[in-house]
Amino acid sequence: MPNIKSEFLKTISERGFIHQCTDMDVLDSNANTQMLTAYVGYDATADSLHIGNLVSIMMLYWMQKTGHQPIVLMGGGTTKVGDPSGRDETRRLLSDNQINENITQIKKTFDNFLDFGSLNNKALLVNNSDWLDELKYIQFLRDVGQHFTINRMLSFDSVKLRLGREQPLTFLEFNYMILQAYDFLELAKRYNCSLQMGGSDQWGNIINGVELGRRFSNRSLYGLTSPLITTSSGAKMGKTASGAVWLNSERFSPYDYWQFWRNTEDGDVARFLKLFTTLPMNEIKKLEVLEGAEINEAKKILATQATQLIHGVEAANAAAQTAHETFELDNSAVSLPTIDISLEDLSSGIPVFSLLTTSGLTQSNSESRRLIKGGGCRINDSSIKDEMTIIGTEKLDKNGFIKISAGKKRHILIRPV
RNA sequence: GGAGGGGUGCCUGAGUGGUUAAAAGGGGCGGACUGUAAAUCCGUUGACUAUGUCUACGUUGGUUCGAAUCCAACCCCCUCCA
Repeated sequence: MPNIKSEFLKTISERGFIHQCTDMDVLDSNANTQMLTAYVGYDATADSLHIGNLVSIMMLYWMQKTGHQPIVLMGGGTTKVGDPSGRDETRRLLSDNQINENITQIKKTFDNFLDFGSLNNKALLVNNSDWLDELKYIQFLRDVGQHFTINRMLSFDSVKLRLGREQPLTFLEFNYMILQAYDFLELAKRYNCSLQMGGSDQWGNIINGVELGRRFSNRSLYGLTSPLITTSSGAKMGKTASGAVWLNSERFSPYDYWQFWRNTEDGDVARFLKLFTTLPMNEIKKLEVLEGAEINEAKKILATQATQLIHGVEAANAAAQTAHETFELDNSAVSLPTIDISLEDLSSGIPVFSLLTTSGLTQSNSESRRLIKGGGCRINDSSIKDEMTIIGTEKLDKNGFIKISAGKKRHILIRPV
């Protein structure tokens, strides 16, 4: 990527966001001379986005930061169809109510990242159900359908892979790429949007939009994709014990989120600092050189910065503080997650295994018993060997809590009420 | 429509009448080692009112002292043919 002139492309390029681009040179010179409008689409299949969406969110962030206009496209319409990309099975169809509810939840995430205020490059949030819901079938087929050949559609990975594995692909899903292409056209008309960004799995869908723009209205549209982010050990990023790493704080607490980044593998720290924080490059360069135990400092910065972007400074610092108290000062931090139990029950004594289960640290009593037998359970930091140990009020510490731990990283405070 | 193959635990995948809650691997969890990392090693991985009981091998019935394993019907998937 030699001689990039525009600040936007220079920034996302050096930070490792670029995988493929339909026309880097033209896009660069456009970005250098005018305000671009670009969009990323998100389907509302759950009530929160997850880490996998974060790369594209960051691209929108840098868009706005470098003076361009980002559009968040909520796929209220396309969610009703279901993107077949990268899946062997048809997506479960969601009701309209669920979709709308999901959109409401997802919107919250973007409030932290983008400025929807009064800037002249203020971010926009639009919903493609605004135009998809009212499409007239025959009219749409004639206007848009004639620009797609089945031959070409069959050649796209999202379709080819599914068919290649002899998995069924419904006609409904088959239409997804056309609708996404149409979205691009619609955004180009309505907002003069000329760039669509997304993950590398969206490449096929994106170039369909680019081509439709050219064929339908002779518009020059561009596409830019980001690489699929994996960890250095090759695993797909964003999977933890409890499933996906969600951006919504109700699904995944800021503390857990902070911990997720804190536990980044050594080999990923520099790359993740570039992708998932907004620290200037020269600061990242300083952190990059840290090795051995010192790299932990870089991991803490990564965790706090990344958490701050999504959950705000306050929550990020609180998470950092809790982690500091829990792991470094080794005393019971009052900011750990707390659950209430009845004082009455505690007074009469509760077996540890039962307490573990009610605390939510384990899924079942059996799992609790196993954990205890395996030596993974501690009460107030002292190991419990016998699953039948009865916990009563004598275990309350000076602050009136009992700290119960499953393994070294998961702790909960129990408070009698 | 015809012929054949198959549906097993979170996933892949063995098992073809009896210590089979079901081999092996992956993943998860815990322990050791560390730096809250990676790699490695060890343990564990259905539930419960727990040395016992219950639920589980597509669904529903049947044969049998006893079935994931045999039989029947049904549902779903795949391969070949039309």
